Amino acid sequence: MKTQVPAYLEVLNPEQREAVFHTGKPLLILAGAGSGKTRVITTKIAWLIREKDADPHSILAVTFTNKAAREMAERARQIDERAGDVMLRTFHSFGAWFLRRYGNLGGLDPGFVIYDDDDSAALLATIMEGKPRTEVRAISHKIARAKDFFLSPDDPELDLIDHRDSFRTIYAKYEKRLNEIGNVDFGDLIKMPVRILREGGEAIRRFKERFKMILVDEYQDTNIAQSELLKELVCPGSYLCVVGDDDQSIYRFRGAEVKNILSFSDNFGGADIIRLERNYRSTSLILKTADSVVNHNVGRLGKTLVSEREKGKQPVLTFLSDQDNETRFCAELILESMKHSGNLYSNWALVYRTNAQSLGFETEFLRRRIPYRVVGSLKFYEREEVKDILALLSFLVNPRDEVAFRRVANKPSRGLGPSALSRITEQGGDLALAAEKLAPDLSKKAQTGVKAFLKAIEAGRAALSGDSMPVSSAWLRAGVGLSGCVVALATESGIAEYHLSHDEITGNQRLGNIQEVANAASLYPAGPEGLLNFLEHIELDRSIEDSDDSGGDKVTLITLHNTKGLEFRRVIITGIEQGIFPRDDKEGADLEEERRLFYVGATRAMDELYLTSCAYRRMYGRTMQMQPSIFLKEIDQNLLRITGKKPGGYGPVPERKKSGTSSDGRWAIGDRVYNDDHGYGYVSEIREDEDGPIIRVSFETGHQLRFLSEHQSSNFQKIREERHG
DNA sequence: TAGTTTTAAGTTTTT
DNA sequence: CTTAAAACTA
Repeated sequence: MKTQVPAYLEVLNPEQREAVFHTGKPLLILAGAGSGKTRVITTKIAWLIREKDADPHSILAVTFTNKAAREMAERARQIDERAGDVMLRTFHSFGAWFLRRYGNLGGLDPGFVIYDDDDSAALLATIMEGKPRTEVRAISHKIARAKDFFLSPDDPELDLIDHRDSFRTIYAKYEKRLNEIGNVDFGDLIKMPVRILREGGEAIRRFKERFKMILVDEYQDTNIAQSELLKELVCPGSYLCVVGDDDQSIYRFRGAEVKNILSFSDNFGGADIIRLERNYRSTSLILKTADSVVNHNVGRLGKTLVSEREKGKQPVLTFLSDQDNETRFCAELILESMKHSGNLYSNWALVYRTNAQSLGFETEFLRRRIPYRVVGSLKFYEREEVKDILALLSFLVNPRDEVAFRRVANKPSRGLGPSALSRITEQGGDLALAAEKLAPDLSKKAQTGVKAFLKAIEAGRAALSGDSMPVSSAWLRAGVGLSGCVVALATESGIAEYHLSHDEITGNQRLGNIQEVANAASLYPAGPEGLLNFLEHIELDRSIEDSDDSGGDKVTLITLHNTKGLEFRRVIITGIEQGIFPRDDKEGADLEEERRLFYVGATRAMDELYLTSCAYRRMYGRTMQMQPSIFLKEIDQNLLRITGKKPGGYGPVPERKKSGTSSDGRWAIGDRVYNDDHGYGYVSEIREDEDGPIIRVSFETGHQLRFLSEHQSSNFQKIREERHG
């Protein structure tokens, strides 16, 4: 009798196999980039079902993005069909699922709607009435952060986020209002389940027995609240396996704690650790390039990632004069490669730090007829008209939703001014009822406005329950499912007609966008449950690439953050300039995160890696002089092939001379300086370069400016230091 | 008060 | 160069 290893296990290397077969104690898999961690997780799921007779329903797998979840489910199913019954979700999507079932134990109505960051800020604005928008946003951000760290308004540690009492008060008010409305924000999707799981009860006790095996991907990007959630889900007898790579932690700004990896063993009672250090994706020169940058980080576990592939082509670093040349260079690079037979556009990824950078590439690619797709940044669901329709839908689900009500009650204008709106929302509860009750007390104009709004809501409700005839207007088509409801709301509210007339003048496609929402809604069954699912799907997963983006041979335009978990044969990382990547306000731990971001981006490349850096770049409509990114200097020069004109700020030696006075005798550190554009400041740094001394001035406004002593000294007047008494 | 014009301000990264 | 807030007019 043969003890043959099944094919799906045979493809694994010894470490991967060890990770798959591991049972018992909690397991931490430290998996470097391209070391096959997805394969390990999917195989492990299948193995648990096949060889360990695990019930698929007792397995929970958590990923970082919905896309990753879909991919993982697909790959696991390919090994074993039964893997389709595994619960495979993001943390947030799991939280939403949990709250729909058990939220009532925490006083939450199951018909809640999820607020995105904009909605949260809008609610906060009603609490912080009169405060400038930026301040409201800042507080809103801090509240989100507090929830990431699992901090309540009364937690002493809240001081770490904002020590002011006023912050506590506002946070508490915000929580109270959100609770009254009966909706949740992103943070609540994690925080509330933890609370409910802790408070227990019979139903919870039974629920806790469900998941015997829990697997977590991208563990380095989990936050404190998510770690707490895991602690509640893991109970005696259940098995926990997490996979992560400290070098790929890039969501610190969102509350991610790399420390979760370091303290994993302490948190979960003595864990085993398995390292996956063989990289199958990138050629060794690419890997070395990526590694040489992240190696400059101090706070890292450190690992030796070895390429299983050949040396490969040298990564190419190209210096360009400006961003127009950058877009041209990239376009030509891609087109050139297409001359060779068998090449595909989809082998290429064009990567940048900020979404705004995609624009230039898009116009150039359109002009040159290079097919492309932009990942993320599709701000479709953030457009005004789309959010309006979604607000109307949300209001149908939850008529207590003050944010939705304020957004659409007077849209298009129907005489409901701020005062009337406030009087209605002050009533609380069902705002449709409140409006109806209060109407007689309002001005004549406002009364008709209320009537018009309620009529639209009524039409929406009718369409939702299927009591009405299928709606169809001259401007919008209603098909099946929920689309009738969308069309009913859009036409009856007057929003459709409003945009119809405006689109004709402005040439916008707003009505078309509303039709898109209707189309998307047609995939969901009419009725309250379908509507809830539709709204939840939009809030939690805004990638709408399933529709028409997946097919076709296209170049991928994508931010560095979004590349996580993906791989491409050829990658161009663009805009590697000081101020862009990294941003110049980054230092310490934040700078280290930027380095990891470079590491993530570079390790996406399988065969070829290109890096570009511009000497000038247009920002805010102004052309700015740029310095090459510090990261470029951190790469071992021997690894790269460098083309284009090397700028002065780029030299083979990372260390550069710094001195107290400039060699031309014009400037000294500490000199007080006046500049017409930025006011007063002082000389904070002097560097000697090929083109002469470079002076850095820090202004009182916080701005910093660098200039060449030889050419631009006349713009900076030296002020004699005046000392008082 | 609704809709326009003028002015200022501002850009990470995302579930 | 875009977008949001403030100021302004009908």
